[in-house]
Amino acid sequence: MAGAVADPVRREILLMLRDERLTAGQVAERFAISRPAVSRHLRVLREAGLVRDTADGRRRVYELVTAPLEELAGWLGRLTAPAGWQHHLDALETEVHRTRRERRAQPERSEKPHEPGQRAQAEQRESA
Amino acid sequence: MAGAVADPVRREILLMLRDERLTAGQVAERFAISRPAVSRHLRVLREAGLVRDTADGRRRVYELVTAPLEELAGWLGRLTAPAGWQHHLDALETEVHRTRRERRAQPERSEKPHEPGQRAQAEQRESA
DNA sequence: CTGATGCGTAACTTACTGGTTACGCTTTCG
DNA sequence: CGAAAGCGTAACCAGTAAGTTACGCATCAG
Repeated sequence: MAGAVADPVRREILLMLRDERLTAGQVAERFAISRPAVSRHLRVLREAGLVRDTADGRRRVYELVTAPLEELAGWLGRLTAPAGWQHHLDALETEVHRTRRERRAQPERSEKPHEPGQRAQAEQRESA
Repeated sequence: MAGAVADPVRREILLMLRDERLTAGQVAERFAISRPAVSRHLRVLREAGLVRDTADGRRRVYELVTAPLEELAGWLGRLTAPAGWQHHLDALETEVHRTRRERRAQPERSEKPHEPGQRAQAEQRESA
């Protein structure tokens, strides 16, 4: 999802769609890039669930779907509203130094694992 | 900025940094990918202004900077809190049909231009 | 029916991004 | 001082994503 929002063209499209339902052609008119390119941007947004399209005769009308953005908003909220703030500014300072000594003795990591699991090159790219 | 947040690894890093200051090495330990790769992710985040690093002897401590995320939050807010909502669901419906007839007569577009300016392949990619 | 219009897809090119290994620099430790 | 630790950068490779042109299909108008 976040990937869909990363592209400036797509952000612009979403903004345009914020208060107007538009056909594919109307969207394309507003950009310098070719219509097929826009068409694909729309497809990405559609697959990300950020827009919904409705066939209307020989044209296709797109409209914004705000719901999925809540998820992003949630993530953002978790970040901007930190758990403890003053906390580590001094507390962790010492932990860093302590760790530094420990490491030499035991190559294992004694920190909080923060559940990283196994993440590698496969699984990285996110489509939606 | 939004581009920096698009990568899942970077999102994870930001999350980790949410309540701990961490050294580059500590961050790298939590991922399966190589340290240089993480180092570059950190650089991207740094250039995006999302983290700040402090040299501490031979190690480098990273900390989160929440401020720039407000901007993204703002954009998100504009999207999730539409101007008129019920409005166009019926009002614009007719406009679309009206436009459709007009187009034949005058190839110009009579819609709101939404200030698209000139956007093309140069300028697309956003680094920060 | 025939031509024009509106969209989407296919095929292809190009550029960037992310990963890896190799290396260099600075700081710490014995 | 010399070895190792901690980071970052350089060089390189692979995959992806965005753009373009060409084309196909459906719908609407004459």
